[in-house]
Amino acid sequence: MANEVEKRALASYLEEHNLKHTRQRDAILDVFLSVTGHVTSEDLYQRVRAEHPQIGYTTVYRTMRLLCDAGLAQEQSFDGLARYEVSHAHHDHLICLRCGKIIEFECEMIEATQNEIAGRYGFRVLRHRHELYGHCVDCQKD
Amino acid sequence: MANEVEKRALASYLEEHNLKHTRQRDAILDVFLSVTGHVTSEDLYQRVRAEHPQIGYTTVYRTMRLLCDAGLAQEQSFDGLARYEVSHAHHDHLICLRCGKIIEFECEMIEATQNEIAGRYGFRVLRHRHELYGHCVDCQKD
DNA sequence: AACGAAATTGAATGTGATTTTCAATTTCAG
DNA sequence: CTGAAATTGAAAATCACATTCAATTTCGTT
Repeated sequence: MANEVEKRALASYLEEHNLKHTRQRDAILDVFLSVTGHVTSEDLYQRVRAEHPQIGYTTVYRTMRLLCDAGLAQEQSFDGLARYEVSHAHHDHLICLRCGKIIEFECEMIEATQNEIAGRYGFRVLRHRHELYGHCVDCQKD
Repeated sequence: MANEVEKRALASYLEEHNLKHTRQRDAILDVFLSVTGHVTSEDLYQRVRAEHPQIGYTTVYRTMRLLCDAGLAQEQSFDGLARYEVSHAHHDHLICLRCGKIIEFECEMIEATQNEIAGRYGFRVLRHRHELYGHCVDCQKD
C-alpha cells in the first residue's frame, strides 16, 4: 500500500477531530498524492472519477478542504481558480503567463528580509504569498 | 476643482481611445481618489451612491476597470475580493489577518533578488505579487 | 443649435466557481 | 448488532464578477 505516511497523518487528524475514515477520503488522498503539480478541484475530480466513478465532485471538493485543514495539502491561487499542491517545504512560485508553467523556488534571503521588514511595522508574519509572473524560456521565443 | 492631474490623465486616455467623457466617470474618479486604502467595487459603489444616487453599480464596476486600463488605479486581491488602490510607486503589502489592516512597503533588495532568481530559470519577470499575512501590533495583544 | 453615429448607462440577467442543503447511506463506539 | 453521528452526492444556493440590451448621452459635424 502506497502513501503510508500521509495516510497515517490523515488517520490521526480524523481521529483527533472525531471524523470518520471512509473509502472516498482514502481514494482521493491517493489520487491527490499521485499528481505532480497544482491541480484544481475539477482536475482532481476528473482524475478521481477515472478510477472511482461513484465518487462525486462535492466529496472531492470537501476532501481537499479537509486535507488542507489536516496540513497535507496547500491551497494556492494564481489565476482565480483554487489550486491544491502537496504540502512540502516552504517555497514561492514563478508562473508563466503564456503557457501556465509553474516553477517553485526557495530563498532564505528573501524570507529573512520579509521578517526584518515586518518587524519594522511590529507585524508578526504567519504566512506569505510571493509569486513572480512573466514568461518562461520557451515562451520568450514567440 | 480637485484632482486636476488625474482628471487630465483620464481625459487623455479617453481621447486616445475614442471614449467619451461623462459625468459618471468624473464623479467616480473623484470618489475613488478621496478614499485612502484598498476598496472593493461594492465599497466604492456605496460611497459613490451617497453622493450620486443615480449612478449604478455596473458603471462603478466598469469605470474601475477603465481606471486600471488608464493606469490610474491598480487591482489587488488579498482575500478573494478584487480591491482597487490609487496607482503609485511600486510596493508590496503587509496584511493583518485579524483586523484587515493593510500596510504598504518597498524593498529594492527583494526586487533585485527576484530578478536574480528568475534569471536562474530563464524567466523574464513582468510583474509580481508579494504579500505578508500576519498580525499587526494592535492585534497581537489579544 | 440641431443632427446622428457611436459610446455609455444601469437594471436585469448570465456565468462559473465555490459552497451549502438534505435525504439516504455509511462509519464505528458501545 | 445497534444507533447516534458523520459522510456522501445530486441538486440547488450563493457570491462575485461579467455581459446584455434598450434607452440615454456625448460630441464631431453640419
